[in-house]
Amino acid sequence: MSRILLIEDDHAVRVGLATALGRYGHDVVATATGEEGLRRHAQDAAELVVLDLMLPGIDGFEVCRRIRAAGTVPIVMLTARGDDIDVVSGLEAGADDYVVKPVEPRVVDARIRAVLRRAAPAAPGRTSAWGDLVIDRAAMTVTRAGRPVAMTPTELRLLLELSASPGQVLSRQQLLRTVWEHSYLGDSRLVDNGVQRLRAKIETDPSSPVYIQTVRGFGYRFGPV
Amino acid sequence: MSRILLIEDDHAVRVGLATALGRYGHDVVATATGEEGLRRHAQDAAELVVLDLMLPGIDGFEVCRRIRAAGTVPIVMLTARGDDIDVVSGLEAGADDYVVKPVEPRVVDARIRAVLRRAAPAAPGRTSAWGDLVIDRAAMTVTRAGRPVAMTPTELRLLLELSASPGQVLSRQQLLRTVWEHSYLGDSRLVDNGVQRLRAKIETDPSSPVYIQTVRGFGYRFGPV
DNA sequence: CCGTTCTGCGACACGGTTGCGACACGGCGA
DNA sequence: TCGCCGTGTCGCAACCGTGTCGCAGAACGG
Repeated sequence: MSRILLIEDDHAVRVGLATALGRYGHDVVATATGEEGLRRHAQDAAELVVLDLMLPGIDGFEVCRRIRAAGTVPIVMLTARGDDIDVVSGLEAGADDYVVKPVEPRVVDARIRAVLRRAAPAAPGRTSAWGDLVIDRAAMTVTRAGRPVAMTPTELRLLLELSASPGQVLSRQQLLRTVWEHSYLGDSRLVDNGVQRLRAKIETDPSSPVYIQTVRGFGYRFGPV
Repeated sequence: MSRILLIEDDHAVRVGLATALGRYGHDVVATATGEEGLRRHAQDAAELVVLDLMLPGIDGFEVCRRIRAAGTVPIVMLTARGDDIDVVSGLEAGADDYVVKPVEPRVVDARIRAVLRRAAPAAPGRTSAWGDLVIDRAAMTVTRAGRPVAMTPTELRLLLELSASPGQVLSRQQLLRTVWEHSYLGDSRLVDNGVQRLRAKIETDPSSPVYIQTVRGFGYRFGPV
């Protein structure tokens, strides 16, 4: 069901839990130390981490914090029986749930499913990608080749408007109305200027634009070539 | 990282994208037709579906609708270049995101991660952790670097509201409605002020905030850029 | 090939938006 | 009743965004 990283130093527990979770349909990678676990996680992040607190070397809290710092992967902790100090500290370190030892694979599996279920839904916003240009309408961010592009409000509105009708020519008047909310009828260099500023940010070579094409006499058209 | 179902009839694209996504750490199941994809999805639901629009037999729209009807799995669509009809219809059929062909594996991977990241948190789980900031929704407590942060009711509501939609921009109006339960339409500095007070408590350096970003002209955004 | 029109682009100053400190009001507890 | 804490409001200052202007160069038509 899910790719799980298990970090547990006790050999018997590690092997037993790993095989059991495997039988429950999970894809388990098991490591014996925090260092090894962090390394594995860094190169191929799991969807959920099952983490023992008592570890040689880097202890569970530290591992937890580091994984938390790196992303939002859910973490299920394994703690010694009834040790509520562990529990509190664990939750503070960013664990999502904990299971008290001795572990019952069935219980761990139930917790894992519960945590994953909790983490599952929520409505994602809508983003779009054009070539290496990514527009995230929910976060109001634009990235090019993986790098974030700082956008001003007007530039962003203009880009959103253009990209909402890809391949279609939008006249200056249309853009003026929708982006600037002006109802000018006379000519204005506003749109030209806006497009120029936008190009300067998203085009590799503004003199031969890839994303925003000039259609002489009519307006502008968005669309990767 | 995640179990992904890829539905794409073009052999070259399918194989290329599948192997590339595999290298990026995803667990890819690839099918050539909508029927096959739906069958696979029914017997073992993926965490995310990458779906081509142009398919023989059942087309992408229909597949999209059926997957949507069956659950809340995020869907990333692959559409022909600049075909805005595709894009609009795709979003209407329930796609969360779309990428314009020709596809760049890196871009598709980025989109997948973005969609999953957005889909992941926000659930009303007990605690959520962002860097060294831990928000416990059950206990209504906030700790930073292990130390409890004293919060006033309004500040806490604001923080909960913002952190409930991480990575998403929330407008002042939205926040005014949800946090203050006002239905102002005129402008008000209430939200600005609330954010400022909140930042003073949770940000190390309020002048360069880490958790709550100002998105000029749009509102505020919680979480990673 | 030349002239006209349209567009790209840099410069600059104005205005809006935001951050931030200060203050006043009101509710709750002592 | 008094005092404190939380919160709404106001005003100021700074910064950033943006509208405007002018010129040069490209594109297009004759």
